[in-house]
Amino acid sequence: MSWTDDRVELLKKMWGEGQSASQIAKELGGVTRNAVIGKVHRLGLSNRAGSAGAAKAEAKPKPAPKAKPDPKPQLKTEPAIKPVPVDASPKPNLPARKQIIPAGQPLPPQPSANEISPEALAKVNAVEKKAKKLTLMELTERTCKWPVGDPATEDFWFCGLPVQQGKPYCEAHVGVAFQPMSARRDRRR
DNA sequence: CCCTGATTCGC
DNA sequence: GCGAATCAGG
Repeated sequence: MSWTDDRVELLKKMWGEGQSASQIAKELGGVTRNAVIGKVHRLGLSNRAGSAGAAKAEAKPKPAPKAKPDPKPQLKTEPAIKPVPVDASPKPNLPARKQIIPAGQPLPPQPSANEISPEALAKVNAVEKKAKKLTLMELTERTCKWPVGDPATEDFWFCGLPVQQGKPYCEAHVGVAFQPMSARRDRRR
């Protein structure tokens, strides 16, 4: 695949919209996110500030042209100035947070803790509405493994949302799974 | 571990 | 010019 005119344009458009390089690569097809990033740089729109008229040539911290492939030549000269983030760009990815629907129904028996912040609970209940409702076999290493419902019932599934890095659960469920171990009014030790 | 962009450098 | 490999950070 080559960078045809229209492909470049799509790239520009999506990059301007704040899409990630990998998303753009997926959309374009036939290229990797590295290719996209490389192109972005070559086009000179690495900084997503392209819109406003802005600041022009930035002094690139490119101190020494090194021709030697040293094992670890990645020296970093401290940039004297940092570009002012004129960030007025829209963030399309923000979760449209609407009203939190308070729990109206009896919660299924949650593992362990019974003293969970109402915040977290509400969050979980909200999340469960958009859960992917996976079955046991559909779970993967990076799907939330939080069980919902009664295993003895038909109404049982796993959350299935993207997990929080590392953890076995999505963000919301991590919130209730791991209690900060505060709220313990009695901290004797 | 998953992701992000940034940079380098052989092609 | 291109982009994989690598780097650096979240």
